[in-house]
Amino acid sequence: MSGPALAPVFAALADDTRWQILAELGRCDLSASALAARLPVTRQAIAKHLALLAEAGLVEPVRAGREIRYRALGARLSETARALEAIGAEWDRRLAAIKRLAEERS
Amino acid sequence: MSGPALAPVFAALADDTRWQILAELGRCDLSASALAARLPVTRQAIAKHLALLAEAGLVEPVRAGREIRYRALGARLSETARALEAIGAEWDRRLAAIKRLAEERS
DNA sequence: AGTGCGTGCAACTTCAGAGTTGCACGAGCA
DNA sequence: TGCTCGTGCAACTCTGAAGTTGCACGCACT
Repeated sequence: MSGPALAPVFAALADDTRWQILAELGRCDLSASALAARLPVTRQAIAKHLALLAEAGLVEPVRAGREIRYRALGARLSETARALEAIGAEWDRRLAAIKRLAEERS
Repeated sequence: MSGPALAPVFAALADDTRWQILAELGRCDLSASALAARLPVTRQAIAKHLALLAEAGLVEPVRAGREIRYRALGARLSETARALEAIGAEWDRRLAAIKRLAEERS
């Protein structure tokens, strides 16, 4: 298996609220309080999600004066995408082999 | 945007037992009972996971005599991978634009 | 026909995590 | 120098998901 563990990334991407957060951060860097103002959850909930996302390597904290803004990191997503692509291709390759065998038999 | 629609797929991929199931199905098609014999959980638990995976489009039921075998579908995985790649590229593109602005100002 | 294996449905327990409220701390602005 | 705004930590509730046991149904071989 490749270096970084994918499981935390999947767990992080499984929650809908975290996708909303990521969607906002995809437009511009925002602080936890700023995100709380745009989403229907409290700042503390946002903070927990941001900690989880940072742990998964999907966002990065950036100090801006006295507040802490968060930045969306595309690298981890691309990394995960490539891993998924490889696994999916492997499955389809097995399927293609089975189909080929079935046609040869007939 | 098909962004938030990805959440169910990742919810399906977030569980470790489901990854074990997918790993087994990646080798060959198996029924719920056969999977239960290879994994340390009961058949009913397996059945629930299979229903979830089928709902997410990651697995497909195939009738084989009186039993129902399940097949891993790589298409959904590739589809998800491409969506992730696109989103990640979008984020990095914005970052690159910001960096360019900072360099022009200096 | 009868029987067994595989499947499906339902109730129950357990536990992680999503969200809330409340309060305390501390760095930045006027 | 105050004082405000943003952040961090802790305890609590509550919903949903994972897993179990138990039982009933049905198709498929003998």
